[in-house]
Amino acid sequence: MTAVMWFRRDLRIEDNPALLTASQTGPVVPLVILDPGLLGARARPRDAAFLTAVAALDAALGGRLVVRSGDPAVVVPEICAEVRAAAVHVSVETTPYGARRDRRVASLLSDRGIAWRATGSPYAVGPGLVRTRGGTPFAVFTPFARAWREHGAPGPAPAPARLDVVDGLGNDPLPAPGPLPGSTPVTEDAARQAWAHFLGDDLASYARLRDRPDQGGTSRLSTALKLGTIHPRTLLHDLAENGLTGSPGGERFITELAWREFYADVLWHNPRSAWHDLRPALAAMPYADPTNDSLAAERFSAWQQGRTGFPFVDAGMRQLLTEGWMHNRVRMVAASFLVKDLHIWWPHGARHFLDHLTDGDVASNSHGWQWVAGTGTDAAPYFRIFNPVAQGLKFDPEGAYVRRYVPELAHLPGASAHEPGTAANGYAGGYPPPIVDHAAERADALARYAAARRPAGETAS
DNA sequence: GCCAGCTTTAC
DNA sequence: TAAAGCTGG
Repeated sequence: MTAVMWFRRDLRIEDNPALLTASQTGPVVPLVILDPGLLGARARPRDAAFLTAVAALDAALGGRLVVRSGDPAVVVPEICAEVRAAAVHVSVETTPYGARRDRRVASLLSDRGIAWRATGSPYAVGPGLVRTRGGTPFAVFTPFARAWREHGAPGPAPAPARLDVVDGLGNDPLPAPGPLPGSTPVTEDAARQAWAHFLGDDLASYARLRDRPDQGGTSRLSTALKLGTIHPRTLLHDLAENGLTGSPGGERFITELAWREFYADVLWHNPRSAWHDLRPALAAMPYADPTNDSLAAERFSAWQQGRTGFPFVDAGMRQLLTEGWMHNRVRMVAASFLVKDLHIWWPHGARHFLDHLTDGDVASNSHGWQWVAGTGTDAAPYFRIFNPVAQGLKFDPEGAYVRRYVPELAHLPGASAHEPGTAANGYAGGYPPPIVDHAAERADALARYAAARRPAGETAS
């Protein structure tokens, strides 16, 4: 019997349980759908990365990948009728849009007597599987991570013994991917190579250097993990296989994977948290609204363009625009600046990140933002506010990261690139002065939080 | 219901 | 060193 293998966030051949299962039932029709609901109207780096990964998958399948454009609820039943498929195989999708789409498609297939077979997920442990003793979802990372590790992950799926790919089906044109900025590995081959290189090289110093945006010691696998050109199960397996599980770098890397799994789990249990506060504690927070207030709009635009006058923030925002990627430390600082210094609600920033990151992933992105904003899972006191200059001095001590992305500061030596205001010629390159006073905005942020916490109707004392 | 402890800090 | 909140055992 012919089976359709519908690839979504698992654009790989190796360690792909859904593909393996499909291959064991007979001939396989590999399918990718260009869903207008997911591909942006504008050319986004994320879409370019997706199309690049699709083209590579097609090549790996000998040019026999079937690519169709349209609403999956139309396309999937159509192709099933065309090839007389008995089943559609997928990896489980747990994001709000994906889960809703899959329920709809599975139900349409069921009406036609076609089986829906979901095997595996984009995670080492499927969202929803790790629970507290009481059966409730975890709300704090550390206990989740402990339970997640105790749960354990299955080993990698073996390669299909025989993959009989159906030939000669019609294709919709695969759009040429837009230019892919930066050097993030995207395809299955590139991801495997980057991972092998990371294992043998930067992992050893990862625990020490992962927070240093000037050093580039991270794995750069976020985009490949997002697209499923590599699977976290493969990574965990390789770490163990190479005796690196207990090493400082290995442990730290596993923790980072656990964060990805944690946020997927949180989103699975709280689909609304993709674009709304997870916890209502700050529902009364008075934000500046860039859609409705010209000063907020101006500041939001300066933040987006990397022209806030805070070098570390601006370097990150420009790295985002030029490379479609930003170092994680700088994501936190730039996010904190938008929320705590400009008092703008986190979804505005999350949307901008998602529009420009090649690794843009709703679960990690939105919950990372909520962690910063104090509306998310982490109950740690929300009065922690990043100092954008101190963060720069600490994590880019030589100023190299700032000079790389902010040419107007390239003439400032060493750490002075972080403080153009203290150098006689600091603004000679045309760099803008700070758009706000951090100390004043910090105090304002604390006042706004205090106001949000006061019961309605009560006035300030 | 008690209480230890909380990725990423601040001054 | 503090700690304006909350989770998990």
